[in-house]
Amino acid sequence: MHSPKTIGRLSLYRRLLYGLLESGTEHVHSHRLASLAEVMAAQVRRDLMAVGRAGTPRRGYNVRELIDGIGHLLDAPKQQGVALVGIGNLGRAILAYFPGRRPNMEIVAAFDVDPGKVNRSVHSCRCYRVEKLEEIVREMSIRVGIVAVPASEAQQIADRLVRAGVRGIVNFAPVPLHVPPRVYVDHMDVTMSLEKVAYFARRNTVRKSKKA
Amino acid sequence: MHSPKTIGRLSLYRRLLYGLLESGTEHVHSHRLASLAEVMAAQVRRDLMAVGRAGTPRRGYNVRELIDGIGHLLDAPKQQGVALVGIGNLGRAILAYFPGRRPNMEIVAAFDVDPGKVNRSVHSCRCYRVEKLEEIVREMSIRVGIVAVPASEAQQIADRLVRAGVRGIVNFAPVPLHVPPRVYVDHMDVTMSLEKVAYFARRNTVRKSKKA
DNA sequence: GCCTGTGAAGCTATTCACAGCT
DNA sequence: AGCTGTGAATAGCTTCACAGGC
Repeated sequence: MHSPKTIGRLSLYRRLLYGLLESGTEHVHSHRLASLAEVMAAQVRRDLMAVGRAGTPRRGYNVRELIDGIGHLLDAPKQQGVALVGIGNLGRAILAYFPGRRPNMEIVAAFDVDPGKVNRSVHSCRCYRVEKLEEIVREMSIRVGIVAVPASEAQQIADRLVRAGVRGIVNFAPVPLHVPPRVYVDHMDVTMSLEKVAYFARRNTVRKSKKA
Repeated sequence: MHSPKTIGRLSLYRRLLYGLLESGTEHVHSHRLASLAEVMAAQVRRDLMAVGRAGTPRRGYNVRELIDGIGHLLDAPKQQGVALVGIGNLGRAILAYFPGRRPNMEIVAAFDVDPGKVNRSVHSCRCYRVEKLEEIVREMSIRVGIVAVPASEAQQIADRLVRAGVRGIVNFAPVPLHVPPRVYVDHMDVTMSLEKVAYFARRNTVRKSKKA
């Protein structure tokens, strides 16, 4: 129904709206939100059409209402568990950042091969041996996985996540994952990002930056 | 001249080509590379037009030649230094991953506020107090920065990087950065990615996954 | 026959521009 | 006057489809 780009920006708008809420702002115009998000005002309005909450001319959008509206679209109706595979530096960074930050979404299980890392809690998330992956993912009805393992392991871990019922994967490994079309993958490719940035840092391109 | 998407994919193709090279493959067809990269063959051919190396029908592209061609386009003519700001879990993950991986690009300086982390080397990269950021970035003519600090610090760090002459930034903080148009920013937004994936994991969308 | 390179078509996403409202 | 919501225009990107070559 909605495009990944729109969904992504809505996620961003919501975070910015929380910031406004904290600073006591009750209403916001598309222009203000646009400048915070570094997009055009028309883009914001277009994206917000997906939310279905109307803004009023003169005062703009009610911040609280918009947050709720975006939540209604983005958040799972009930608690949605996420599995993290790979508890290296990257995995730990993710575990440290997320707890309590998203409504109805939580990293409920982490997996690693290293026996020294399992059977304890890291940032209040239980860690298991990777051998138990299928069993626990199935038991907990987990639908979302985060792959934070080395390139050499990534495809095999993805296969196992998919077999266990996962329908979406955030992939931090520097290789593309091959999955059935029902599974949605977002590849967070740090190498690609860095090479891209290095390339455009060399040209004096007056691009609007930011774009894909 | 070339679009960020094309440049990003070329970076990916090159990594895949290195893999082929190691496994002794000398020539590759656009279809093979496409399936490895999870894109269409026509996309690969279109992207490779930017490289200017011709493939031959029958045998396809010479792997070695293609790698060189992509390098010619992507790599800096001479050593290009990168500055990393923030030596938390994420910063360390990046420092652990990159050394020696990209031709003519190296993380040459890392910065942190924590006095316990500075004046030593992490993965053979010198760590400095963040107060020295401008001085060292200028001295080393660094043009690319990686922001791996908390949201609250990110904009201020970006400002300082830009003031010191940086022309491209990879931003891992969960907030958009406001920079002059000459500076290229790529926002690696983990929160956005996770919310997007969670959203599409819930729908049975038969999207081709992968897209933005 | 089956490949590459590429004009042209088709799509998707963004931006313009303005009617309608307050 | 200045905002939102949105059809219409534009820009950007991907895919088709085929000429040309081995």
